[in-house]
Amino acid sequence: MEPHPDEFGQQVSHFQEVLKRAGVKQTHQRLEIFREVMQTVEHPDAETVYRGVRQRIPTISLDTVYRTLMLFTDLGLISSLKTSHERMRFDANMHAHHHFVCTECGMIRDFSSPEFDALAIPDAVRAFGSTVQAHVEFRGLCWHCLEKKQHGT
Amino acid sequence: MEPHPDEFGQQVSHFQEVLKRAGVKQTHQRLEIFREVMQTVEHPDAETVYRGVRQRIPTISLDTVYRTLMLFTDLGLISSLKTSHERMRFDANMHAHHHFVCTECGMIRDFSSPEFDALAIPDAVRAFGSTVQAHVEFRGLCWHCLEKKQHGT
DNA sequence: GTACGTGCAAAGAATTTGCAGCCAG
DNA sequence: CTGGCTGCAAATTCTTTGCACGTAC
Repeated sequence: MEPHPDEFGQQVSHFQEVLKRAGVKQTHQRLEIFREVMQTVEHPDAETVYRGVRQRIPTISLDTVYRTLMLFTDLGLISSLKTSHERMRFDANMHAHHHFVCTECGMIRDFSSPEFDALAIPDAVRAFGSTVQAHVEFRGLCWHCLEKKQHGT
Repeated sequence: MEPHPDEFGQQVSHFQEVLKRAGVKQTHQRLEIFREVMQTVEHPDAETVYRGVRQRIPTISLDTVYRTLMLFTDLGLISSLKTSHERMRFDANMHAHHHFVCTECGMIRDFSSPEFDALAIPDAVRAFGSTVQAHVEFRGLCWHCLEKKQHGT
């Protein structure tokens, strides 16, 4: 899971290739932000990345970190665990249940599945802590967004 | 999944009982906010609940809706799909993977599982749209938070 | 050299809080 | 009656944007 030190060279080559292909410039800041996110297994927020990079580039600004993380997300170099300005949402269904999420419009629908409720906990997960609940999320496009896409092109 | 109209009476009884047990007052606003969240299957945000309730209580304010939704969450009447002021977080792992999440400190760790990647899609989910990806999240407490709890009490 | 990137400061969006009057118990 | 609840407005927090200068290509 954690990248071996000698993998980093490869990752940088990939990084450079992706930037070049996208026609964006390779800057000192971008490389250091990339390094910072690659080096950790902690899913950092922008502020955390900022603090890390600032040790190597003391003049970097937080908004550059934000802009760069967005750029990397758009280029598929990293992913973000929640989309920007995503709001708090509430759920009245208090029974164990799982979700279908439309990645286009944000639609969420519940479904229940005793099978998923009782998913076996892998050893790798036991190593992290004690699990209380398994939650499965299927991500894709809802029919409405699928139709819109087809008519669009 | 969608509550039957005649179930609503029961839900209100439960609502009243929970409020009474917690020693908080039952107000017009609280009942209408509860009704609004119960009536939908859409996992609304605070703004959406506000718009709905305002049709019945035009003078209600958005911050009352926020405070009430938080109260209901604390009382276990509803749940929230992301915790308050949760920040954007970034993930450098671009391979298919799943998460362990500590509900106490927010720690997230990756693990991979070909088995979970290929989870069979239930018919109920097919009805919602076309699934691209299955993602499993195990929620619980990490060892660090577990230890803290034990020492605490 | 030129267009893209950066840092600064200020704006924006979502959520929270302080306070004074109001109403459920 | 009285403390908890509400509505108002202003504060906070996280994230985004406009602009002038700097730098990779």
